[in-house]
Amino acid sequence: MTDETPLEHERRSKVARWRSEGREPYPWNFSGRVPTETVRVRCSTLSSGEEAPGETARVAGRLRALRVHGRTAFADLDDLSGSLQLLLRADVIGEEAYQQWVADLDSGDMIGAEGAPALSRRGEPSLLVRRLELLAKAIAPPPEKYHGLQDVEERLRRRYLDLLASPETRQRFRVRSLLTRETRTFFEESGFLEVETSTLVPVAGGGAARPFVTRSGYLDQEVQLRIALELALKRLIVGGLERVFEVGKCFRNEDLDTTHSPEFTMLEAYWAYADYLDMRALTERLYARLATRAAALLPEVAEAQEAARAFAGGFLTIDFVDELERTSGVSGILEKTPDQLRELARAAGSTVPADSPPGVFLDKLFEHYVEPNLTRPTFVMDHPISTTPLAKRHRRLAGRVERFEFYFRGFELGNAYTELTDPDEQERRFQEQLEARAEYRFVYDADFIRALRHGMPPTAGIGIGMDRMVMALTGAASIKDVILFPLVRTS
RNA sequence: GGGCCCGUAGCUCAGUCGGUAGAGCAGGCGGCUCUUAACCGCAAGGUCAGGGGUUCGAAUCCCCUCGGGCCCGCCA
Repeated sequence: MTDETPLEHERRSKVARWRSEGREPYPWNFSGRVPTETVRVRCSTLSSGEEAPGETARVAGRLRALRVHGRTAFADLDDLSGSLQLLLRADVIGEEAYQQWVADLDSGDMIGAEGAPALSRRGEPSLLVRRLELLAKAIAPPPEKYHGLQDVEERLRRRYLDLLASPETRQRFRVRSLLTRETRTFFEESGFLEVETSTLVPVAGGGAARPFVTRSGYLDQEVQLRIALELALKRLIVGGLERVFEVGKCFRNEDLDTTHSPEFTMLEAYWAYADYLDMRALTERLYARLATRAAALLPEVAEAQEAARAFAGGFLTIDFVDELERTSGVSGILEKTPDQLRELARAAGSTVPADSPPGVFLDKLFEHYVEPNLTRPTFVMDHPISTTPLAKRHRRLAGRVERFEFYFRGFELGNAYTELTDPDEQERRFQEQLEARAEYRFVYDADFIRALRHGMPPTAGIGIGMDRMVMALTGAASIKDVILFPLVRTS
């Protein structure tokens, strides 16, 4: 180990000493442990300086701090349930054992302890230790104990350090897990079947993003990583599965910013015989439930509490065209020619290519004039048809589709529509996209058209970005804060 | 892709006008039986991201490279 620091050298020599004494610094198990929380609860009925007579508890975790006062020492032990003070006394564990432990323990070590629940004289819940066990020697030291790991790059590249130093990070990812489970439960209770479709596909469709491209050696042909779940799940609706949902990774070969990650988790659900208004009602119930759950799990996080209040109050509903015309001061937006829309988009600061399809300009205008203001939960309804090639035309409003997107805190959380089920119209819409600029092309999926020709029932579909959902409900500022190992350049 | 900012000990950070590297934590040694960012004393710890330049002298000024952050653009 030529790159070993003096500090690591010191800790390694402790490992060597343990081995030479016939003790194992990396043992195999530690049985019978309870969460430190159990001991804390037990201590709540003791008075200061009192120990629970004749009781024994075993706890295990990471040593965060060690405060040695001659023949008494205080150690802080962290486990997933929280933290507990260990009380080490020479007169309890014996002078020799005491001196050895005090000399051998370092912050970061994994240890197990057995002893009696006790309250220190200062009233701190503690375990008066009778036996200690080293469960793993930490050669490398943990991050600084008070400030923790501040360097953003290190937090992302070495998430284990972020997790072990920051209870907030641990809690955020536990909440993510629980919200994902809650979402699954919600859709299952609503009669949806969870499925898993393929991540590797011949051609990635269902959106307008650049895919990751790789190769199958077995097939000797190019394969792509999916960018959406849509076309696969709609085939399942054609096949008669009626209500399906999938939670899975999608991949888009684009830049990373605070709300976009090249690898992200998408939920999509398809509901046969329903329309987008049914789906809107379902969405409202889902978010009210999730926000309540997140707020209960994060009582001290102001953003989580705000989100719960906001979603409990229901969504605002606005019309895409009305709102855009109101905020931009431009009327008759649907009657504008592509050239006029391009000029309006340019005036609003967009630099998208001039030969983009008109729907792109409308999206840009909306993003510029409306999106930043959508801080409360808001449904945006009934988009212009040119923005949305996979949605069914509106049953009443000319030039529109039956679609809603929903927003919170100024960013999009999801997107839903009454699905386009007419195979010939779908074919025409794909064709229109094909005529547009190459990089905005929807993939022409001929087999998907063929599936529609067999008859797809009226269906509502929705896509929800799970990472953004967790951001919105936990108050995370960046999508990287809710992805355990976001893609970063290798150093 | 454009603009701005950042990179100093394992970690958290100072470093003035260009004058030859500082503190706290962690670790070592010594002291201490109720601390909780424990405390007190002593000693140790550096490729100042990397490379080049200016200069008698560069952590400091200039250029390039690498990595990161924020904003904008792009990607529904």
